[in-house]
Amino acid sequence: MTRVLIVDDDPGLARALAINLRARKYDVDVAGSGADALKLAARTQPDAVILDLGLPDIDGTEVVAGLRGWTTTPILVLSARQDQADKVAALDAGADDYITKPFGMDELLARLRAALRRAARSPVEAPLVVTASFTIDLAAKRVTRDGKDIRLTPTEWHLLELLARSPGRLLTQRELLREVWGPAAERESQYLRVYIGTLRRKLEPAPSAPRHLITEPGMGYRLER
Amino acid sequence: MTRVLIVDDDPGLARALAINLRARKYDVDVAGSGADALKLAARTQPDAVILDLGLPDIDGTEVVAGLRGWTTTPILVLSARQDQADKVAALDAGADDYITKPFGMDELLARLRAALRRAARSPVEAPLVVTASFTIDLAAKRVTRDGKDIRLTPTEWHLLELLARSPGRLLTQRELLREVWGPAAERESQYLRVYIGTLRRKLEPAPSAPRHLITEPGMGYRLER
DNA sequence: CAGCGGCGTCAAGGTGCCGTCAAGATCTCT
DNA sequence: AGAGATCTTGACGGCACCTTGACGCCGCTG
Repeated sequence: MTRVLIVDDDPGLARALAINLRARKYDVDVAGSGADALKLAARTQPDAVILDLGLPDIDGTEVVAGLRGWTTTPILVLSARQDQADKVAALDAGADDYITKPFGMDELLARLRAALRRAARSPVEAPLVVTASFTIDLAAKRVTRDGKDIRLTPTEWHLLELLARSPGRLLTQRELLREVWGPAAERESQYLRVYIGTLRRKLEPAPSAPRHLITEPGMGYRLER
Repeated sequence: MTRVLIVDDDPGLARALAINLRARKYDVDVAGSGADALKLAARTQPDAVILDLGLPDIDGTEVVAGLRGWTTTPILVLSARQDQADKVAALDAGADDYITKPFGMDELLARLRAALRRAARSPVEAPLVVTASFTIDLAAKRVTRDGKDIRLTPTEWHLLELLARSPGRLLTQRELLREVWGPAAERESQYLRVYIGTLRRKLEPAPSAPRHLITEPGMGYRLER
């Protein structure tokens, strides 16, 4: 199912859009402010964003720029302003389309289809987790440090992959052990100590003073960017 | 240099567009009719097409469809018609944007930049994978080494093709086995060992110290450029 | 201050994976 | 139908990886 994030502070318009999109089998999330939009987008990973420029908190182009910092998902901007300068600013900030109100629903849907079609052609971009010391390419299953490949054993990779899938989040020892070694090994925290150790030696600039593979004593581990 | 094809039967507008684009360092070709446009596009391989819908010979959406038959280059449609149905038709035929006249030059340029930006993210269809030791032509199904053809058996080719489709990416044993030998053979990693071995003997300068067909122990294989 | 639990490190042993070879089975093309 | 190429399968040596035990350090707690 295609997931669309609607960002609009006008509840009426947002609802109308949502109803229309849901009727066409899109998954719809709605955010009422720029801050909400950025948070929701990170969580829901939308396939497209429909963004009304007239937001109460953050300037619309700021939202575009904020999204573009980490995602290439298509952004369709809605605006009441006809001014060319606004359009240029939004488009150059990274928006894919700019639609002036009032607009027809059919046109919006067609433009959404066009944007999704284009996006579908580009490959899923490499999910890269970049830290100050090393880079993890989850799709290629590859870790580089100073431009050079770091070889990881399957278990090392599996463990690192889990941490990298939720950067910044604390993963408990139980979670990690269950994922990597299976439910039977939930108490074998020694495994974790050994493998976190080898990962630190391979990845950390100063393995004895880790900056990225952080221990939360008594709890678990966390990958800090 | 970015190459843009302008399709417009109004010489005045075409000239104005061409001048503006050339001033911004685009390479510009101009076609005055739909037939010309299709011919020129094939010859010049434009990075984007600006297409006026009001053509004398062919209907504009036909031109869009004709282009879309063989290229994914961005198409920006210009039209005097405000009608939603026209926009929907053109967009669904494969156009990337629809701009109604009169329009501002700045807006057009911004929309062109947006379209080019997105297109740049899709990879150029590269049927050639070149390594330091050999070259794989995916379209022609050929491998050459030092200018000479290397004969591969069907299975060898199938396996190499998979690796070459995502150069640098680690493909797991399961993925490779499933693709080449079918889901029933997902555990037959012996097949892989044998065939990777023959590929190395045929392609690697030093088969016992492979530089390109890399084993990631316990995980899979990777084609390194 | 002593005891304890959690953590990090190291090293050794065993085992499972990988590369290689070769022979038999099967397929393909003439 | 036959020859040659290709695929499958088994055996085996070597090596990298996983597991496991031992030990020291640190911080917390009584």
